[in-house]
Amino acid sequence: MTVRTRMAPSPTGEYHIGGMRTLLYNYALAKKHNGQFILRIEDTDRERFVEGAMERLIRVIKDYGFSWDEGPEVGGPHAPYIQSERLDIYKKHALELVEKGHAYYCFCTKERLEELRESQKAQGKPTTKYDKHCLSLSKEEIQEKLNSGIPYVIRLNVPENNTVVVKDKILGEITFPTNDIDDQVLLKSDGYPTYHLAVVVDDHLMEINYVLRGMEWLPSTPKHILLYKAFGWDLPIYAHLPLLKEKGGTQKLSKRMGSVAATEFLAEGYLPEALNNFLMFLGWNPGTEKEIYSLEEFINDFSIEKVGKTDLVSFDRDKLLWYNGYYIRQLSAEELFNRLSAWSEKHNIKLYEGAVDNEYVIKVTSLVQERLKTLKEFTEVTEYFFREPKVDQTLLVKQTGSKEKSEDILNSYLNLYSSINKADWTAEFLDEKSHELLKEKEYKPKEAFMTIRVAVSGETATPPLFEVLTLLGKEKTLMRIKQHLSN
RNA sequence: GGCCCCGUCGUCUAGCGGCCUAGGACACUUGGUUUUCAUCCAAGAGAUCGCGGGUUCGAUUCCCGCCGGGGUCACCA
Repeated sequence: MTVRTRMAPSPTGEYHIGGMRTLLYNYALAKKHNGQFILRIEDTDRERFVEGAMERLIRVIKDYGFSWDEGPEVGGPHAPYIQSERLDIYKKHALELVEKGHAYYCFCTKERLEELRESQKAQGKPTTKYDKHCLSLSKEEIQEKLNSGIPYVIRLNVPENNTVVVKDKILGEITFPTNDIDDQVLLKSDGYPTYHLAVVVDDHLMEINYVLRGMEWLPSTPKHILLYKAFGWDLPIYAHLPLLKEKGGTQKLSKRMGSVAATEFLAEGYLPEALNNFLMFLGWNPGTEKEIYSLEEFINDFSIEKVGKTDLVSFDRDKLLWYNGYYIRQLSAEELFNRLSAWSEKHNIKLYEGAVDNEYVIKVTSLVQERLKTLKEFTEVTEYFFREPKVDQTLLVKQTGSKEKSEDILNSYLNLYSSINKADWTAEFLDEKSHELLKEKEYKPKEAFMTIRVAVSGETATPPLFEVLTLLGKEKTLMRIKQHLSN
């Protein structure tokens, strides 16, 4: 059996990072078994539809490094893959169910439904349900209402006093009494299907045999199973994934704690491979101590059996940061530079001031690489390489404790560096000479080098000093030191 | 509230009856490398396995109850 999985997002806003995790698992499962991964757009809610959301959705999925075997843009044997283009299919199937007696027309107004719910609540019923009022309508009555154009929906006729067993690959067998299941609307009055009808019909037609989705869908799975049975179709294999929560709390991912949209993480300078690696472990783990995973390795090692049952998984932003730093460090300076360039262009963020050649930027990149946790940090960490730094005089003096001492050090090193030929201006040579002077003048390494560091960069934390001076060049180094001398 | 799911270091988890005086990673602390920061290396601290009953020679692992957390109860997905 060919494994076919899908991700079916709704174009109602920005794609959530949790959705990307679900997509990743679906993708990996299909690829592991040389099956197909399908992308389907579930745009059946016209009220929540957001213009351009579908395009952005497709964009971000690609940006994370995924592709689909069937779906929008690429097509496939079961096209179209956009639900709003499949309306006749859903209607036909809804009618088929009516024909078979598994569904029925309902002409109840929203007002009546509202009143019904109110009265059920007033009666202290634990849960509100549709009362099957329209199920008792005769064929003639239905036809009459249909003819006079009264709006209708089609509801699933849930059998009473029965049970539905959900066989979940992760959770095991879960039994739901049918009496707890509402007669779900399948076809809305605007002719669009509800999610429940659309998923089942499409998943069947598109031959999806593994459904991996978030835990929030578990309670509606019995409805879907009822539908499969009503149609006489084979069930897919279900697996409900743990939900994501903010670390430390019990609440869902929150904007207040940071990004939640998949695209925001990219804009903040996270690498797709780091993001994906992080996402892999949100509910799954290989059972070994391996934790660095490429997408290929994940595809190889992934299995539903290894997905945990924990209902809430913490989205640990610190760990994400660690992964990102790790992946940044793995890149060569050139690769990192290319990533940086592409990223700044895409997100319209200026990496540095002024016009310099790439050669220089690559050298800067290599110096700060192991200090970077996100691409975004590049700019603030490298400012002094691209423009004259603003040096806080208090900070400068603080390195020695007295203005005289600071000036003495700066003077000594100014003289030393002035005497060094441009040809000898290398980190090794500067290091050697600087230490010689240190001995001669009996400066403490820390106060001497920190003074120069601050004078030249305005920062107390930089890459190794002589590397910085080398990159800056003789002229700039002398100029920056000179600025702090009174005469 | 009804129904359903879940419950191991701060966090993500390993564990599928004895290998556990509970392992790894992130975060944290300390030490080493070092002129700073970061990296890297080493060490350390951190979990009476939610609680209470069983079952068993033996329970983190199996069963029940309780408590706690979560999900869901729409013509939204």
